[in-house]
Amino acid sequence: MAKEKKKLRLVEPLADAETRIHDDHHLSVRLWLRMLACTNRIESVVRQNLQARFTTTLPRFDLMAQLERAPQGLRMSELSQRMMVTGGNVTGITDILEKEGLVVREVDTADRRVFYVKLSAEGQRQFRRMAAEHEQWVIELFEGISVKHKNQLVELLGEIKQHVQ
Amino acid sequence: MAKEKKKLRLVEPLADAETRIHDDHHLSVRLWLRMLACTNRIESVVRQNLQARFTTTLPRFDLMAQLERAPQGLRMSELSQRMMVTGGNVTGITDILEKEGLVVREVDTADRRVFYVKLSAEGQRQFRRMAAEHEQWVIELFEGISVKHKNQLVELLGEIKQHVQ
DNA sequence: AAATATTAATTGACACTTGAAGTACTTCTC
DNA sequence: GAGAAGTACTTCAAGTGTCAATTAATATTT
Repeated sequence: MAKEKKKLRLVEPLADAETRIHDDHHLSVRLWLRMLACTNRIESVVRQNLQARFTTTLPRFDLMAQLERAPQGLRMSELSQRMMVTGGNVTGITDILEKEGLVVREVDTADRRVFYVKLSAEGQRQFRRMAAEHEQWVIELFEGISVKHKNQLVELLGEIKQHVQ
Repeated sequence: MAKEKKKLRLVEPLADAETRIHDDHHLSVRLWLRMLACTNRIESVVRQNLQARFTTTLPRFDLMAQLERAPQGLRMSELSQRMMVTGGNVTGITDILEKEGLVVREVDTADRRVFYVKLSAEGQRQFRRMAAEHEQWVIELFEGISVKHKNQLVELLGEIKQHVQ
């Protein structure tokens, strides 16, 4: 840490500033790589579980999760915003789920450009089963991390989220 | 926080345990969603910048970053491990980078199944330029977050990383 | 009312990713 | 040293994702 305390007065402040900046840069990149590693790992576990247990995928689960919270249905464009993906992507995923009978497209009589996408009865049943297990997987992944640390993380990541958005 | 302190002795411990468990479950899912949101956002910025500034992509950048740290070259299988993606994926990305003249495949005379992938001279120049900017993007994204908080995050995420791996 | 602009969703081209199957080569074992 | 097992890489199909272009419907402007 403090390895070179004695230096010429004249250069010390600059040297320290540089060191601090350098460390900070390093720190930011380090933080980013660590976030990425954690997220990728967890995502990978969730994906594998979804595939193994329900022969489905994360984007499909995500779309259904959005619909579950909106029983009145959502437009394609609303899904696109909420899932933070492009419209073309939503079209594709909805096509698959519709083919599987888990969601339905309903036309809007007032505006014929619009579709309202809803969970079918089967889709609702299916989603509830998946959501319950999904929660369990996440809990197990974080098992052993103290509530205090989890709360700290939620707090700090909240700051990051605010900041980068 | 402490909203219902007075209760019948008999049921209190159970109720508290249930509440604690419930909150913890909620907390874990919340933490996971927040991690995901942060990571996705930052990744998206980096992707856009790579595309806009260098007409390239994150996987390509990632592969080149691995090679930069290994001047002697890496096998396809080593790249696969380090990048934590499948072998088929590495083949595809390497194909593109080779076509662009940024990496080369060199045969191993001792084991003819093996390729050693290296950065070309052009690839080295290109990567250095990209890396410098990439670091800057990350720093800017985290600008305004205190060093203390960054350190806390690195620490806590380290615990998560250990735990989920 | 006709021309223009905007909006909702789809389509097509390309890139990335996985998992499974295939090819070529090396090593192990009897 | 020949057959079996294992390793290194590629190929292929299916899904996910972006962007740009297109189609169809609605809104606005003149």
